Amino acid sequence: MAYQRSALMQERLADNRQRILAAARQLVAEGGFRAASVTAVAGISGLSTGAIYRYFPSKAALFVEVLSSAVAYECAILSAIVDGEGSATARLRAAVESFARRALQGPHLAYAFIAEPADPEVEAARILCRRDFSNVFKRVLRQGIADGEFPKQSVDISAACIVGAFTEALVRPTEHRAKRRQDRALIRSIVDFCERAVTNGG
Amino acid sequence: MAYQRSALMQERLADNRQRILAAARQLVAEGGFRAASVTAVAGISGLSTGAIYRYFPSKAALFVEVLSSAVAYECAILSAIVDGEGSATARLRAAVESFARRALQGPHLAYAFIAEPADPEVEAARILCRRDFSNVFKRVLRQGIADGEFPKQSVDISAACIVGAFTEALVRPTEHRAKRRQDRALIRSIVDFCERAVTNGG
Amino acid sequence: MAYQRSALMQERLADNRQRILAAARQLVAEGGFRAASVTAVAGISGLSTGAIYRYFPSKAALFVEVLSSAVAYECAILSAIVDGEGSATARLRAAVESFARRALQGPHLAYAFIAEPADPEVEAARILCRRDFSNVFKRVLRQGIADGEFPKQSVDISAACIVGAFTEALVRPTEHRAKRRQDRALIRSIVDFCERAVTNGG
Amino acid sequence: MAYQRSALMQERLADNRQRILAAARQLVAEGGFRAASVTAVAGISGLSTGAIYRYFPSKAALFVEVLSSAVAYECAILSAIVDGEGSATARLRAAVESFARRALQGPHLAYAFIAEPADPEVEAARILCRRDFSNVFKRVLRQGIADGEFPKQSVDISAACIVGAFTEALVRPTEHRAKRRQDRALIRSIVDFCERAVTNGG
DNA sequence: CATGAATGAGAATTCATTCAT
DNA sequence: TATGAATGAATTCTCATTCAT
Repeated sequence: MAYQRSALMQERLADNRQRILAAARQLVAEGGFRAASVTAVAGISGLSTGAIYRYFPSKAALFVEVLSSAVAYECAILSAIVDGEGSATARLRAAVESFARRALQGPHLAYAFIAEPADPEVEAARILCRRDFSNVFKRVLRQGIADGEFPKQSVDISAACIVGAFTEALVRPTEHRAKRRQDRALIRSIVDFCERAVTNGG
Repeated sequence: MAYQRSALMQERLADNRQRILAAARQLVAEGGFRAASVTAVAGISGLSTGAIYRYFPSKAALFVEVLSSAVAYECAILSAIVDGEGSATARLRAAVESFARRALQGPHLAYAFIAEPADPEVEAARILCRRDFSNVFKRVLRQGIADGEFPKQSVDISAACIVGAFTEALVRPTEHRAKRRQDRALIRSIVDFCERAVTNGG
Repeated sequence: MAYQRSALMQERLADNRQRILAAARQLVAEGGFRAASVTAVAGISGLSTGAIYRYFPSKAALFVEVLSSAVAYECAILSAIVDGEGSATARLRAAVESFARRALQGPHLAYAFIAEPADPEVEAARILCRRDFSNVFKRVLRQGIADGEFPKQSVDISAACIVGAFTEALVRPTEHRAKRRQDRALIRSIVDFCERAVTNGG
Repeated sequence: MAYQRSALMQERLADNRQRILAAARQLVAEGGFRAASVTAVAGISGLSTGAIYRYFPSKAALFVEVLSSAVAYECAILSAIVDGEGSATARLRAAVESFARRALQGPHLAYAFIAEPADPEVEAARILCRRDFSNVFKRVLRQGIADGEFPKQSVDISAACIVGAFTEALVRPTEHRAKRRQDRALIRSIVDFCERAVTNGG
């Protein structure tokens, strides 16, 4: 019985933890770090502020995890594409398109990688996240270069530029909340831009 | 005599205004908007908090000016290059290189154009600033397309991507404060990336 | 157990709320709105400034409640008298006397209804409070006129004048903190004044 | 020559002093003590803040004089009426009417006697001013009682009540900025109220 | 374990007063 | 004498964190 309770307990605990993360994610997505106070997270997650501190040592730690879990999820998807079948060019295009599409559906999550967090600790995590993203792109760039598909280039810089290019291009539309049709064209343009940027004119 | 005093006065006032702006710029550059409290600005500028409010109606107004004056200065330089002589490709390369070089000298100022500030008013200014930047690039893109130097593409998106690409790539180095030698290579890589991105595919 | 705690909690919360209101009341009574800073209220109530904001959304809201709760209490007493038995004259006298007597015990609270507070929001509440007072007197005036006890007159103006007359007369004594004996005479004079003011010489 | 300059000087000084007082009066009249900052007074008077302190030792001293000069002016007018010809009743009516009429033209000056000033020194002056007013009314009350026109009563209290009654009644209309026609009726009602209040019961 | 009331340092802003010019 | 820039203490309000229940 003690065993069973313990199991149930752990399940509930894990549940609460996820609820807190989800609430924090939602708040950042909707209003940036500005809107994500501990009280607000507590309110949305249906727990108390005190409970937050049972699962996370500090507000900073919570939001570090918000960022890194979101980025881990995205990176997993991108990795699957990047490490899949097809030419380096095709995989790069698919990866950029995949990220851009999801970002346009919930535009403010991508935005979270841009918003300046209140806490230096979170800020450090944000920078690491961007690097995680670019690491995925580095892989496909390296392969493309090795295969002779892409010209020789700094994979570090190119990957960073790709991440910068599409986050910049994706943040803008938040302003003029446009239709699907425009989104398609936007995604297409970004994908084209990135392909051209890393491939030869030849 | 009254005339002279007035002249001296005006000089000192202009001086103070500049000192405040410089202090604010420095703080943002060193620690982001987070670190730029009115008290800190006052402390660094050598004035009192009250004095800040003689020169700027609000903290937000001060930082809006920090952003827009910096961007105006940069845009003027970029415009001179972009609207100058030479092929569209050459001018684009020169513009990107010029911006990147200066950004690497004061890396966190470029950062200010990326990080979302805490204040919505300043945030609005930041978005306008980025648009100002991309407008400069749009001009050279349009000309390059008209001249047949660049393939047909969305100048809106490409310009945004360029701005995103190099700001992203420029923010990174802040971490590993590197040597000049690396800076040269970094700049070269970014310029190459941007050129390829808009010229390839032809 | 959770139930009991909740009950105790609620009691303590209500208690704190009352303590804050009492502290605010006391400060206004002793030194006017001027002396009633949030810090002072916190100090006297034995709570922190932050706690004040758990119970009241703003300083203005707190003082609006200070005024309106005091006025609600007074109006209830006056209404009971005014809507009771006896001639209109007798009830008017009793009401004025009742108010004056209590006002002399805590003279500066009556003062709060006279002095314009610094905050426009509170000022609006103050005006409403005075109107609430005069509404009570309007009722007895209308009845007195209907019964032929009082001559025809503007009940609006007369009621306002009555409120003005006794608040003015009641504020004065604050200066020369007098004895009970004088208070009696003062009350008597005010009551007489008000009766004469609304009744015929016939 | 030195003599003449001195004379001109003194004139100009007196002029500045009056300008400052006028500016302060205007500000209080338009927006209460809240709106009457030293900077605002300086701006309207066409002088500098520093100059204010050449003519008045402190902000409080300035506003004490604003109040007492205004009250002196009003009291002079009322005194002329009260100490003039006619029955006590007629003079009382004329005095109340005169004050009420002028108060309705510049309603916010009467209002200055109600607004709580930021400074205790000014507050003390405000109370003295109200006493000055009631002293004028005391005179006519005493005469009326001596002549058998008014019943025996506390002249202190009755005078205070009269001042209270009409200031209260006069402040109200500020809200619904009414027409002359209504003003006439309002003045008439106040005058009647005050007459009845001191004459009835005989 | 969970709660959420309480804390208190810190933020932006205001304004009477002073003093170098 | 006049100016008005500068001061800096005071005010209101916020919010991450703690701890008694």
